[in-house]
Amino acid sequence: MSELRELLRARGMRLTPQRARVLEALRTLGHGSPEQIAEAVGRDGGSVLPASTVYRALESLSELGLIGHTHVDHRTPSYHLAEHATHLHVSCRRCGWIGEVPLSAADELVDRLRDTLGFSADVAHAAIHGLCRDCAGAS
Amino acid sequence: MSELRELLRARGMRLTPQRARVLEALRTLGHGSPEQIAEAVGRDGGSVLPASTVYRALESLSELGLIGHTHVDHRTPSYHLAEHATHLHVSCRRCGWIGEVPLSAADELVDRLRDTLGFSADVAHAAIHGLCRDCAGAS
DNA sequence: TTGAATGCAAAAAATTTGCATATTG
DNA sequence: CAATATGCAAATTTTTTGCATTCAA
Repeated sequence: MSELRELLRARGMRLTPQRARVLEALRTLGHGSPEQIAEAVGRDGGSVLPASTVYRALESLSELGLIGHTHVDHRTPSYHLAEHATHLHVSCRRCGWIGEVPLSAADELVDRLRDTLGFSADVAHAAIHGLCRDCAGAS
Repeated sequence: MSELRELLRARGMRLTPQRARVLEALRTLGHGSPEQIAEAVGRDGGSVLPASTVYRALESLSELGLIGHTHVDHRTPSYHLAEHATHLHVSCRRCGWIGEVPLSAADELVDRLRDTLGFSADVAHAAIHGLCRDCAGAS
């Protein structure tokens, strides 16, 4: 926890209880939209956090790389702890079905991005769009 | 163009000038947010399209699989013609830098998704988040 | 202490919906 | 003709901002 504090300090930021609660909520939730996170935080026994604080916390924690987010549902972003990311999501653009595959499925892509662009990809929880078996068959 | 009409007909939908203009704008634009698309459509000589019509057109065309969208900027969706998708995007969650790589970089992933889930992935224009060379180095 | 963060309220954006009317097939 | 789509305006929903105040370091 004080490693966390240091990480923040290193950028002139502070470890506030609000940020800690957002992280905690995310740990419990796995992943969720800003709204769901606000709800979860509200259920942790403490007081309710205003939406603006949740948004600001998500933004700063994202900058730090502690959390990430994707757009599985094509609308609102879904946040998750960087460490929690253990698989990637695929979602059907037609029926909304969501599936998962192990991160290893993207190993080659990750390597290629690193080699060619020096880019550290966070495919974990990345949302790949497309058509599921049923919808692809029906079209 | 009448292939397009038939495609729509097959689902009980109609080829309206509004939908055609949205497709045309997208062809010119490459990709853009609903707002940018509305603007582009407005510049095609015809009358301005109300936002609701643009949203509805984007939704129906998406269902048809004629267009797709991603979230390169982490905020608003960016739409593109399905046929226009020739590369995939990576974007740095820290500085916002956006890079591209050929679709082939994701071939293995696409194959695996098809084999394991029967999922037809549209990685084209998919946005992979992470850290660019500079930001990864600085952290 | 003192600058970063919060809380609140208000503002701005972004998206959706209802419904009468116009249009496509 | 009949059913789908549009246009508009209003309502929602989502996200951002200003600012005085609080709090972490």
